[in-house]
Amino acid sequence: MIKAQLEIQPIEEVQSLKSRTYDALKTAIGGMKIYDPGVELRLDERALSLQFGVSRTPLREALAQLEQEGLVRIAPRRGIFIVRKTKAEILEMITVWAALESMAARLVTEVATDAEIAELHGLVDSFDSADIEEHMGEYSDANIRFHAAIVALSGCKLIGEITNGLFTHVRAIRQRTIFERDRARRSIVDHKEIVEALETRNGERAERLVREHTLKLRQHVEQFVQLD
Amino acid sequence: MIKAQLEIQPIEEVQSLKSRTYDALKTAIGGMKIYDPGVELRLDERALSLQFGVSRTPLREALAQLEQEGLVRIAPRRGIFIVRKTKAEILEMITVWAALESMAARLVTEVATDAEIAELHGLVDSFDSADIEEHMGEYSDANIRFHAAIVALSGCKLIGEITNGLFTHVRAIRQRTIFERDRARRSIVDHKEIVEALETRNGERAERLVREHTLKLRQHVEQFVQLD
DNA sequence: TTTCATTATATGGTATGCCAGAAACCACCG
DNA sequence: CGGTGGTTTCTGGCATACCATATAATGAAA
Repeated sequence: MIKAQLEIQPIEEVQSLKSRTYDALKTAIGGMKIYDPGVELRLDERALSLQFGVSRTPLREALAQLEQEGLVRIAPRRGIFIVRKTKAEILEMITVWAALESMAARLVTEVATDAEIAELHGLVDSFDSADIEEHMGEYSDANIRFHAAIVALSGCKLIGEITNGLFTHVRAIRQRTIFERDRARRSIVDHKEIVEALETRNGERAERLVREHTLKLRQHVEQFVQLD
Repeated sequence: MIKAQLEIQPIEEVQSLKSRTYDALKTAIGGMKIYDPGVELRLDERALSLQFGVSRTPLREALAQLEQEGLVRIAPRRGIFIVRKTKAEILEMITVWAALESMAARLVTEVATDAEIAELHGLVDSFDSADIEEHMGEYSDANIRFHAAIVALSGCKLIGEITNGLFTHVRAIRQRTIFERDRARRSIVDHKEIVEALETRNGERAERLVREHTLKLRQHVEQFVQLD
């Protein structure tokens, strides 16, 4: 008997306007260069409700969530403003990131399989310190994926959620970060060391390397990024 | 000319109904024994709006924020439910806590003054391992304040915000945690060691001690707390 | 008696309108 | 010309009404 397997796919769960508006707003804000001078940070409820084609109610609920998340600030009867993080706040975020990702690295040495760890090579080995300059974009992407992979392999979803939230904010200053060739080169070296520590199941060392690696970024941002 | 200085004080800023409702809901949920069996986890919008004396609009905005924070889950057209964290999620929270507080300890050794560190003694020394049994309540409070103090002295506000958020959730299972005399005794020993590491500005050691101390709690919860 | 279809109801989702406070505008007066 | 008081307007806060769907209730058929 031929099994005409029916291709079942979850019923298209039409999300509420609130959550769709939330996503749309978050994406829109993420795409703005909010740290460029002269950018309009104010959001107009009524204008937004027209642009999104929804009423103010679900829009306001979405805004309330974004406020809770720290992306916007709602000043009663004054306006709704996209939040520009101060440099100090960005540095704190990187500090928290260092704490979480180093813990993640420790967890990786405890719970990940050899095969999983081996896959990290793909995100590191392909970059030769020689032609880094020409592949800055690719490197930047792979860099992000490398860190995300460590968090994922740790198996701790909460760490993933929090670092994702932080990334939303830190990403906004990405364009203002000077990517020196030299820093990229050293970064790759760090990554290779980290992979090695993970492979040898050296939790202490992996934790320390990841922490120091991220704190280097912190140091770099503190020194070279101008925000306020 | 006599200056009759007018005593100016900031006008009492009446908060919005949304934020007051948010606070009230959060407090109310925090006061519920949500992990006891048979507790009603469903929230009725209309009933709540009557109880709080506000319309559904600000109430729903408050609920949207609580949803973002993970305290409630809003199931479209199904209902609004207080979230019971699974044991696995609680363990993840403690893991994150360990990561953040150990980083905080490291920061304390770098930025806190001797005087500030010295104040930690007040939260530790007063407890003698002899009469611990009779002062379990006080110890429990001082325990919380000790950990909060380390976070505060680190100067990293973000760590404080996140750990506070975690505490909101973990507090709910507090009543289900068995406080053995022995664990409390060992905990005090740990605390004294931590203070000593902070005083000697031994960042590596302070970080490790705090991490291990919190991971002991994780281990204990994993072993003795039944939730699901 | 059981089951299934139909209907009623309850509950969250959304739209809309009005209100209050803040800011912008303007006219009047010194 | 500048400042002050009043007025208008703009904007978010809140209440209410209606809508859509999930669930419960009901009744008819097997």
